[in-house]
Amino acid sequence: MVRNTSPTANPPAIGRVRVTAKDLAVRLGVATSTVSRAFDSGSRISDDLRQRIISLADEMGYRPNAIARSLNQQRSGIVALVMGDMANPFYPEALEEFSLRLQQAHRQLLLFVVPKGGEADDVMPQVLQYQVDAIVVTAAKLSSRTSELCARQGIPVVFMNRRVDDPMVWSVCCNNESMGVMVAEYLVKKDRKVCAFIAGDMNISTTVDRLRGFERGLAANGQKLLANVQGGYTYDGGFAAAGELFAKGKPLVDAVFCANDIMALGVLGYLRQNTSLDVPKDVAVVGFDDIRAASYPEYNLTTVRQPVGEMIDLAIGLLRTGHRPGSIHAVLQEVPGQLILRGSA
Amino acid sequence: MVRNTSPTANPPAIGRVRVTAKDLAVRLGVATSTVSRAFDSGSRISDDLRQRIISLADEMGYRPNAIARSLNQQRSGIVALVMGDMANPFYPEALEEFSLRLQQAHRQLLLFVVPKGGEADDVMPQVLQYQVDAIVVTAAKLSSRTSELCARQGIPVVFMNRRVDDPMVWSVCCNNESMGVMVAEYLVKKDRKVCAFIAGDMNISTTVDRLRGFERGLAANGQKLLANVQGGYTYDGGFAAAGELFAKGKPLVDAVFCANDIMALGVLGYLRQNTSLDVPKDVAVVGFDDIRAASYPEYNLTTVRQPVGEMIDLAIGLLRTGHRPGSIHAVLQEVPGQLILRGSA
DNA sequence: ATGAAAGCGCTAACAT
DNA sequence: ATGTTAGCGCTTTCAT
Repeated sequence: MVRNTSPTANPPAIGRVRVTAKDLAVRLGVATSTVSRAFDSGSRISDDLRQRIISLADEMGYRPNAIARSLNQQRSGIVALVMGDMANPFYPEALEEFSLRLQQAHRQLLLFVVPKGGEADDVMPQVLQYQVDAIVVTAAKLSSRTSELCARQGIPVVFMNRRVDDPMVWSVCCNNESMGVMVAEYLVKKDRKVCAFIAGDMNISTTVDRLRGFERGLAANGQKLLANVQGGYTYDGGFAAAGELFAKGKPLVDAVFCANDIMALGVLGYLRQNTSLDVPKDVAVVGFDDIRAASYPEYNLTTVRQPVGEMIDLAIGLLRTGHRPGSIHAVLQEVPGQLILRGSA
Repeated sequence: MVRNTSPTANPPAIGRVRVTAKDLAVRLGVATSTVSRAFDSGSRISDDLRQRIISLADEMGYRPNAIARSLNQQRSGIVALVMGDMANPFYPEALEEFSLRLQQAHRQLLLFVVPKGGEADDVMPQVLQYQVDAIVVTAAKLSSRTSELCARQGIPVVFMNRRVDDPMVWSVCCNNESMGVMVAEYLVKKDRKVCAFIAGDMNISTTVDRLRGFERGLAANGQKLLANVQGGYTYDGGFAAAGELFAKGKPLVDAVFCANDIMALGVLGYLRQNTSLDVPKDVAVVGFDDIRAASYPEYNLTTVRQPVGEMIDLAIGLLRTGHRPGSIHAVLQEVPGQLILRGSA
């Protein structure tokens, strides 16, 4: 009898030992339910027995199987995060924060990145199969059909940094419109006369809200937006948009408000590379998000900081209430942003 | 009898309908195993029946419960990614790639971010509880105790961008040392005479390997490394390190090789901000990774591109073999990097 | 405080 | 090709 040791064979059974509660129970002569109770702090079990179980568990390398528990309890402890546009540093930064806070809450983070040009709906079937306790979306939108599917399964959905017209889901946003107003007022006060806006995507609420506020703030001061050009939420898009704005022969813009920071960096890059305009003397540039690079000395970008930590806490809090969005009055929760003054405006 | 409708009550049962295979089976008068087979393409079932099952499933919003399947099959379809230092853009970029490729492979990504100053070991208990099929680590290190725990449970572990001395785990790296040599040769050929290195963390293999290659390449050309300063893998660290190197009165360095791009950006920021030295005329700067920002015109950084896609494919491939690391000869897999010439050197 | 037994939803072995 | 049955590992009544 020859053991199969060829390299294509499956790993041998030896070592593939998954210690179960039953193993512990047998060794200690107790019931599996008792083992289970030892790991549930709210359970009635004698301190002595619990100690013996815990220490044997440590010795044998036992941990309760979360998958089995999930099946039993109908809650997986997993929160899905559906994220688009990882190329915008704002999202990785938010992701990091999100992960840390979920770990503190003893929740797991199942990540889905929506490919460029893809829809969040595409990944939802996979998300739902894993019986996640909640879904946080920072990508584009969800079809109402999908959000109904979630609601039907009792899975709460929160949009972060997106305002959506769907009573089945929550939204957590920065007060985008108000911050738009604030930026306008700041620029006017700094004697800027000709303002432009660089939009991300006019189909996305954040861009629309920030623009609306900006225009309102300008109007309140007797100014009118000179131009609204598209930057597609990317560095290259911002760079190109600046090219449009500052092409020779164009009327001179002396302030640019960008719908996010990464486009603002593109604008600064363009100005330094292709013009002799001085920032902030000739042109003021303001961004939105306050990503890390905004504070690098070579950018030194004046921007609106989104309170990412608060937004995430709020989102996680909503998810933990167990409510359904429709059952609470304010489906949209707004958190105040903060204007961070640096050298670019 | 009054129904509790207070706002703190749990959501009503209505709508919390989780459709199960049994529901389908009853409605169609078939066995649950038949329903199961309809969703397994390799199963013997009549096309007709399969069609009826699938379409009823669509109608009722049924999807097989992945948690239940995981429990049954002893494989969860989940791959854990343990990631540190999300502040270095290299990792979010790799993460995005990783997520997309796992989705293509119909695997889920459970993400764990190791907090600054934390150890990968801290999150491992949580990882193991979820019966993940495999673990990919891009953070510091794993204690041998932890890697043994994984091995004992038959869970393969791959380190990405880390070379570790542990026969229980795989490593997938760029050929760091060779690329260090190549950078040295390039700089020498460009008539650089006084080279410095900015290290990330001398406890981490990538820094050590890149430095070793760099010194070897210099030595082969009769040069010696002037300085090795610490940059802690951060922008600020690179900025500060440049401060050390280019403080007044120091011997003049005319080339700096940084263990990663983000530190190189800090160096460029410092040079522009605090010196009148010209890049690349007075000082050449070379990075490592080729993060997105490296190609921004204001940085235009010459760097070594890591073949992230290939590295990930390799890692996923290793995990799919089902082998244990010890059972294969080359526990360390190296993928060739590529020197990307831009304006900074 | 502890044990016994049922069941979460699914798949795989066996039977037909 | 389809039905029956057992069981994945856990938690949770219900007994005691």
